[in-house]
Amino acid sequence: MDKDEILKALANPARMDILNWLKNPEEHFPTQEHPFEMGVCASQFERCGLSQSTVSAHLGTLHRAGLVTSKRVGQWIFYKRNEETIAAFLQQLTQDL
Amino acid sequence: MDKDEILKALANPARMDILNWLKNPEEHFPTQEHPFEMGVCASQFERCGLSQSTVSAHLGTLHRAGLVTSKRVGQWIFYKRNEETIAAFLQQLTQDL
DNA sequence: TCCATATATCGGGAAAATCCGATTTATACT
DNA sequence: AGTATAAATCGGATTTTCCCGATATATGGA
Repeated sequence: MDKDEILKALANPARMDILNWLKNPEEHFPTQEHPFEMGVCASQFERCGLSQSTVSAHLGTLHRAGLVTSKRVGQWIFYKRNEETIAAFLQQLTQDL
Repeated sequence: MDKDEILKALANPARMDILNWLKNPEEHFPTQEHPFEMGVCASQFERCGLSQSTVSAHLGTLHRAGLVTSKRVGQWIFYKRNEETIAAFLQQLTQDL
């Protein structure tokens, strides 16, 4: 759990949006045809107006920071919030800051 | 209270250090001759190894984000943590994130 | 094997962040 | 007025971030 890396990951509106959208997949990704238990399909995030490669980079940043988990299912990769890391980060920040 | 601006301000090790040092001025700034009730004199932060202009810019960033307050006393400017904003930010982040 | 789809990576351009030394501004003291 | 100290701002070099289109890689199905 690298606090600095997480702070950098959060210090970007697009990535913060992604994390927030993942709190309510049903609401924010109504076009997804896969069940939401698997998570949200990477391509769904292109709805923010950014290109596929940019979205992929943002998801990579969030994943490297430990804020999301990913799981390949066939040709798709599904993302979920990593609530454990998020909670641990908030706890540490509350203590440190 | 601009959450994004605060996150950007926190996403830098030097600025995070400054905020942390301000929690225990007596311990981290033993060379200060002014009473700590006024806060910590700007020049004290040059102990992090950065130049005067760079330290000034970091303090400006923290101040613009509302994370510290400043008060001019004579030719010096003293800085303190802004606990209200810090607490409000933590609360909002815990709710939003 | 060949093609379609999904994602990652590459290469590069634009913008923002970081840092410094030099200068300017503000205050204090003589 | 003249000097000294503290802090902000300027100008510029370097690094990092952000974004894109193009290409590479991975998987699935015909």
